[in-house]
Amino acid sequence: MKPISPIDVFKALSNEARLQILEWLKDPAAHFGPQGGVDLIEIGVCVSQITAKLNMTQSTTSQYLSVLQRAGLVHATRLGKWTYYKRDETALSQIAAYIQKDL
Amino acid sequence: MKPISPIDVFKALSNEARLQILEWLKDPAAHFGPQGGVDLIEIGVCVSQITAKLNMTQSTTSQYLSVLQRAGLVHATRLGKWTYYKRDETALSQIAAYIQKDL
DNA sequence: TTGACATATCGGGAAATGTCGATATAATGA
DNA sequence: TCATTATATCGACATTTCCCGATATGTCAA
Repeated sequence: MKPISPIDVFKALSNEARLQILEWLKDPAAHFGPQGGVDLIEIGVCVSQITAKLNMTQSTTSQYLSVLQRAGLVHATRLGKWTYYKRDETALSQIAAYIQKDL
Repeated sequence: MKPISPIDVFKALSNEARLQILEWLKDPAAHFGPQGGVDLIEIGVCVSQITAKLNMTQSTTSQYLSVLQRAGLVHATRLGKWTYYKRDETALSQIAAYIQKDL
């Protein structure tokens, strides 16, 4: 577990599209269609589906997911051709706790 | 009460110096000297004291305090020549709540 | 009023970020 | 092996942010 940098987290959260992605990923079943046999909740949502909902290019979506990942807010799992992204609830809790306690 | 924009709050928090200021203001008595008759806790800390601790110019300090204020994170009180800044604990709680509940 | 001090604002150059299209890489199946 | 599909990365340009010095504004004291 690398320690999380609040600054990096806040930077990652300072963008409408990235915040949107995190909100969608909070309840994937409510926002994304099924993906042949891969559990949205357990594994995550693939980049194509996120790209389709965001009104941006695949390139941008992929980069934003990287930013979220570097901040520790999501976790990626590669299965075959697809990469599935899922929220890291622990990191989200940690940052809320940081604001409440340390900040 | 204008509603707070999480994005603006996160942008305000995306900077080391501004985060530092907020941390100092959490316990002003621990970080700043007395200021002739003005209560650090009740009223806040004046810009000069913050400038002195921050390793930046008065201009930058003033602008950073404005950013924090526009985000709703601090509140300013002018008394004579001085402007005293104090944290808005409600806003801080709100943003922590936002992360926990909505995000 | 004038001078001195505290703070705010303006203008700017350098660095970071937003976002794209083009291309590279990885994995699959024919 | 090759074509196809999913994702990642690169290069670029426009916009924003960082942080400064210079200057303006506000306030008090003499």
